[in-house]
Amino acid sequence: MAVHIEDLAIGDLARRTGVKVPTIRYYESIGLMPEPARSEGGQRRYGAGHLARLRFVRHARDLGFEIDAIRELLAMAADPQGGCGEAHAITRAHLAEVEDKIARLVALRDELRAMLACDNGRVADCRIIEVLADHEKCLHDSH
Amino acid sequence: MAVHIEDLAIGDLARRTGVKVPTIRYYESIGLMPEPARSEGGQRRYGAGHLARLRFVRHARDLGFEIDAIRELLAMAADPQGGCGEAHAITRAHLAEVEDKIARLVALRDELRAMLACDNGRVADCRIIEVLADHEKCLHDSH
DNA sequence: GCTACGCCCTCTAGCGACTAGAGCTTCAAG
DNA sequence: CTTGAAGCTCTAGTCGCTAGAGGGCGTAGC
Repeated sequence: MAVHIEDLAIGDLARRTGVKVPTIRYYESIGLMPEPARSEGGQRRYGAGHLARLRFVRHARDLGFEIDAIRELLAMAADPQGGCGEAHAITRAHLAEVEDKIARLVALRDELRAMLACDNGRVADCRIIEVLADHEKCLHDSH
Repeated sequence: MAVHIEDLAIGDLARRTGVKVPTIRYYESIGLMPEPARSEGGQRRYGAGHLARLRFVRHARDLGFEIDAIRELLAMAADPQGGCGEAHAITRAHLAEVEDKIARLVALRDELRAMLACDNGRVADCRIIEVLADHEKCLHDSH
């Protein structure tokens, strides 16, 4: 909060947050970002509040939160006196999903590695095609 | 190949492969599955070849291969005399993506776990909102 | 043969989260 | 005052399906 930032063009905001220009406009269109002020010629002009909010959004997206979850997180962030139990619930649900995804990807990784253990010869002898053609040859039954 | 399967309705094929009926029609529309024969009344009738091909597709999709990659794998599977180097290349590329995704998800998981280490009190003290609002408080700089 | 019911048909539109392009206007540096 | 980058709106496309409307087909029982 040392420097007072005002009147950023959309491109400046994009550079400062790492969010692409069309994506910023898209966020505005779905109500995730508020409509900014406009220059006399009609161009968007952003301030420190927009910058902070967009960084919050960007970070949450990087963390894999869905837009609707971010909407809820934003609403909570706007109310510092409220409880954060809901934020916990959202985060826990998200964590569970992430852990599940990791487990499935690890199984998949092992399977892909096993598939690569072939001598690169003809298709007739290739484990990759073979495994894909016949599920029984898989390492796991998980899928 | 013990039993000769012919004249499956689309629903039978769906049950035998675990691929939903509209998805089978979708695969046909994008040329991933060939157009099947039709009954007198115009309903699709599938044979053993379709069944095998759809199982191949299903399995590859489960393994996270994209449709275009599956197209290439299918073309290779159809040519058992050809080399399988390309199948290796596709699989290796896919494996690299999967490993990358795992690494990022693990970092994310740790971050989410750290975020949950808050006493569930007011938003003003909540690490979740705080971390999302300020990237600097993250565990990693990876994102 | 007739009816009932489940399955099948085509077609269009929608999802999430953007991304790309056309065709035009505005801004700021030189 | 000109130029060129960056902004504007709008539409349409991406991927891999999924949902729904409004109808036609197939078969089992009577």
